Amino acid sequence: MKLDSIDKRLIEALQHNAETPVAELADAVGLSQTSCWRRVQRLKDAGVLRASVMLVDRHQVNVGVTVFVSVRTSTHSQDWFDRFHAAVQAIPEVVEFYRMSGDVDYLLRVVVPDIAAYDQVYKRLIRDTQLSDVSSSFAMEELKFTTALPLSYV
Amino acid sequence: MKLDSIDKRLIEALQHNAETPVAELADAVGLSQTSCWRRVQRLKDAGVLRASVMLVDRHQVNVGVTVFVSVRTSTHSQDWFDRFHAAVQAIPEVVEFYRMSGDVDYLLRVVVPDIAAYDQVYKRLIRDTQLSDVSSSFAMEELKFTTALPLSYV
DNA sequence: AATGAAACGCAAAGCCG
DNA sequence: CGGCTTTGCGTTTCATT
Repeated sequence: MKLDSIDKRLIEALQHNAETPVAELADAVGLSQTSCWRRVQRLKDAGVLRASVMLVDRHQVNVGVTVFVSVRTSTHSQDWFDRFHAAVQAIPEVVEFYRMSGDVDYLLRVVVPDIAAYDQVYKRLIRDTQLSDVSSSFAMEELKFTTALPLSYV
Repeated sequence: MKLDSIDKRLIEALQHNAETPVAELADAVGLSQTSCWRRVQRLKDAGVLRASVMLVDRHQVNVGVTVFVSVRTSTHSQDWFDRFHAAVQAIPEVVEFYRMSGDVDYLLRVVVPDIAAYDQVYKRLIRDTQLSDVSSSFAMEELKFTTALPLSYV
């Protein structure tokens, strides 16, 4: 889908605050409320705006600890991957999961309350998927986290 | 703030879909519309529900490539850190930024259209902060990404 | 055909029992 | 704390260019 500079400004606003009233968006971009609303609708329909979600405070729901898990594997069969993929999808503590290039094969971001809870997740992971080479790095501090993507490349 | 099982279910619903009508939430948890609305309000005021945002399709805004950047540093002065922190905050391509334990000092997640664009960000990073030991890993595939935190620990 | 203005209906927010 | 009222916003329709 082709996005012009007005679309860009709408996306920019909405990816920071999904509750921005259409009226406010409208006069920010200098459009009537109706045509502005139609644009937003178009962006939703096209799937550019994928979803509207509420972000939850990590600490208040007791998952203050972030762990990055690097996985190296020797078995690269489709069958193994399918099971691995399904197992990881089913673990709610895993919030991000990537297949990597380079010497690490997979990278996971896991959120848990503490080290003990991480150990549970870790054990579940290696039990469900027969992983061997797994290494964990703990984040001491979250310095930046945003769901807002840069729009300079559209 | 203390969260009971009803709060949990409200958070669960809203962190998947922020547009869920209060009426729908209400009869999902078996509460009147009014008291349900009050609960949601309470959760917002307490900051448990931090923000309502729209998630944008990475590919449609031309940032399909994810790079993890590991930074090792020798200078650990407060002054250097402040400049580093400010520099990274100012780069919109950096969507996550953690201070780590272990042999990597900082970990960044960067989103860009392609390798060439990543090189620009990389150069900006080392120029602005005099970094020396930087290593980049490219994600080949995003297998899971969710903003929904596990609520099993509340 | 595209845009804006104005009416409609629904859901959210305030009030009172 | 639950039901009712009102207000304001999102949505639709219609007129206008």
